[in-house]
Amino acid sequence: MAPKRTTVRDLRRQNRSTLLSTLFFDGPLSRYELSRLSGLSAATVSNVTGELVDDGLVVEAGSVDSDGGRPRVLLRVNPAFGHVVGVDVGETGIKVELFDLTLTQLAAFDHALSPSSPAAVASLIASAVRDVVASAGVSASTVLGVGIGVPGTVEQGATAVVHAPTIGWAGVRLEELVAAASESAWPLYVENGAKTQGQAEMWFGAGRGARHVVIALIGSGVGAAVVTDGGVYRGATSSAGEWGHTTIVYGGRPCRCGALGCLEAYVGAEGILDRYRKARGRELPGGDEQSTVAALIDAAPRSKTAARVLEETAGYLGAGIANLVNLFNPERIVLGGWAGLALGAHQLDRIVAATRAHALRHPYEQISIELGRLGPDAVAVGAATLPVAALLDRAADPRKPATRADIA
Amino acid sequence: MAPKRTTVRDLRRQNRSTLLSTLFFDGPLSRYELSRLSGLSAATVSNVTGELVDDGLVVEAGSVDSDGGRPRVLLRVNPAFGHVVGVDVGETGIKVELFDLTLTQLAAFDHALSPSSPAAVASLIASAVRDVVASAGVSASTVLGVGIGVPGTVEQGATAVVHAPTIGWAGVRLEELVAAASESAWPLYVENGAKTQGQAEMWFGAGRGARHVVIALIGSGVGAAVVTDGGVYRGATSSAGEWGHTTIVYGGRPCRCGALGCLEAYVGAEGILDRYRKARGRELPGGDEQSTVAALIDAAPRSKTAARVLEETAGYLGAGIANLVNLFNPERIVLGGWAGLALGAHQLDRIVAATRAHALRHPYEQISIELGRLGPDAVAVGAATLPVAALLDRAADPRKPATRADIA
DNA sequence: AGTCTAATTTTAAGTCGCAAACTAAGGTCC
DNA sequence: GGACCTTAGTTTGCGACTTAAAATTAGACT
Repeated sequence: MAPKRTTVRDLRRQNRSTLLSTLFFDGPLSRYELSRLSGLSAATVSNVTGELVDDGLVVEAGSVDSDGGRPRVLLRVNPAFGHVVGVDVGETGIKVELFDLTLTQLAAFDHALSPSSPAAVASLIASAVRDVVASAGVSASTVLGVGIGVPGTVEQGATAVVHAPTIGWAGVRLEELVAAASESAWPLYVENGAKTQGQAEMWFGAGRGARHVVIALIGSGVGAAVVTDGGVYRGATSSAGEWGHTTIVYGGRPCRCGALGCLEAYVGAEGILDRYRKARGRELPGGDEQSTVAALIDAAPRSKTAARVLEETAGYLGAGIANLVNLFNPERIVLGGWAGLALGAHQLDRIVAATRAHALRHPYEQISIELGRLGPDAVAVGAATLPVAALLDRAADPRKPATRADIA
Repeated sequence: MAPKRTTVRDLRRQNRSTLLSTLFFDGPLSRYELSRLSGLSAATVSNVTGELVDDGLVVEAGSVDSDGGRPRVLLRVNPAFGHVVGVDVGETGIKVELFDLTLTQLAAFDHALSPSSPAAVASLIASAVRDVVASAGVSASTVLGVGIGVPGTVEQGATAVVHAPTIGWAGVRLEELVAAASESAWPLYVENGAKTQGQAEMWFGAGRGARHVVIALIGSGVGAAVVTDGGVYRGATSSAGEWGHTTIVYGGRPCRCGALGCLEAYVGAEGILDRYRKARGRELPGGDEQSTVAALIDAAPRSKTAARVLEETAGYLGAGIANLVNLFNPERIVLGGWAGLALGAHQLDRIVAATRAHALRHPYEQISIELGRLGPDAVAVGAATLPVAALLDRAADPRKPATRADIA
């Protein structure tokens, strides 16, 4: 309730966190470079990194010449300090992946999943996590946490509450369910899948180095992860970024959300195919959405109708992106999601042109539009990112470090 | 370039700032209450407030019983510590207002202004500021700073750069021009007028107490000030929040920005009147926009056409607001601007209903939609807010306190 | 006057980051 | 091969902070 802005020696924690994060993101660095990058004095860097090495979080990694003098000793985050697990709860299955601390994948499991109760999903998650850890021969005690990406909005609070209409979840406390289904007391982190995928692009993909980015994700659904000032923007109740249900054609096509003219009804896979179907005047050949969209794109060079549908799609999408540009004024737009990548691969110029036509000149000139680099399946890595982020943030083992800061 | 995260005794500045801000916003408080609110120990509060009192920033303000023991001494910000000036540069004139530190208005001047060169405006601002200070009998040396709200985007940097197409400004360095035209070296703060008005609503109006708010402003133009986590959101180059030029009807009415289907083309004053004109099939009676819109609203109970135009307007506006709700997930929407207030006074229910129809259920349930409380002319107070914010932020006199922190 | 209660101030630690002095580890040069 | 130079990283001494605990107000009550 109160601003709760205490400050004592959390200053030290701050600096530990800054240094550890710098090491994590900017590769092996010498103490000297750390000092320059962080603005901290060499003395403090030496002192703090000493602690980090003692704690096992950081290890030395060779040395490098410094023209003329004592060589610099490189430091880096210790990949073996611990492991993290990322879970991607999708509409048709779950993926569970195990990583070391630097997010190198060590093992992965996929499970098909017919629509089932939250409790069933939770127990599947718990056992799959156990399995993936065991299969990699990793001791359970080294797992620092489990991140879970879900296809719906996640209200963060004392315990995360998931609302995911597409899989029939309403007010599900996934954390509690998973905790109940598993013996180990690993810290759990639940987050919207689009946001975890966005964070993955920020850490390892097309978002690297930028502080204001919108990751636009187009698949069956349409969503966006908005990164402002380096962090994923959540809004008051963590449901920010619902770009897909933004009105782009007032009074237009009905959307599965119940409203008219949502962007998703035009550029979501279903919307694209439905428009194609209507333009052709006859049914499309069977197959799943993904291959049908691929077929549509393939057909474009031969079929006027297909080309027109794609062209219109690029127009709508450009207008939708322009709205993001005007409202958020990012420096970069990353287009992702399986449909987004497919469209982008063939239509990026058109999409950019449409964006330009709809955006204001000034903010438009700031942006670059790029394709995502991690492919359409980065939800699990992104989820695994969550426990790592927690570690970097506190710069201390996330398992059981109840300091007085927790009272907040 | 580097994260530049140093930390030494800026911790003290932090705490000074926290305490001063708390006193500013939460009225007179005792040291005891300050300690509770800030989380700082009583000792520190005593120590820091002692300094603040010595510096003249804070004064004692009576005392209040505490059941049984020593009475609590109330502290508050000293309104007489200094003065601030707010300038509203509009399309047709400028307003200059003088306030004490608690933003009580002491004097105000209006100047009509035909479109003129940036340099001419700057020199008018400089002389008007001088005049308003003199007319209130205030010593120029007590002026802590001058905030200037302008009708265009402001790129913040070493020196602010203003782009304001509606008054023909492109790349204007207003700060430098005003500084050159005035003898006094008051700190200048330039910001977009919508953002200053938004900040005014946050500090004193309908936004108080909330941390995630969108202030939707509708006048001749349409804009929004987005407040995230308590601060005005600027984006990468400070042009965020250009809600008016967001596409709401793909391929729709042409907008003065050159694009088609912008929200502003539907709910901006000109857009409303133009639609009304077309619906009637004949010209509207003369008069300025503001009175013509008022006439339209007056006519609604009698005229089917007028009623329909307003109804449609509420629909478009609701959809536009729903887009803000879906993307930003605020806890509150404040509707302001002269046209926004006029529409809101008569159509709020309809606007809310349209918002509900277009927004997702979950984020919609979080919000309340309210009318602005400061009237349509809060740009100047909002601008005056800027030097005060700077004062609260550093908790030290903003005139010439070049500490080493400035190197950042 | 004496006693109580609760708000502030003082006092006595314990932390922290930094500047300066110092040590380590190579390379150069005669 | 040893004196000397250069740059990296450590140690030391200091000033600045916050806090817990003890001491000191200030009224109210008896």
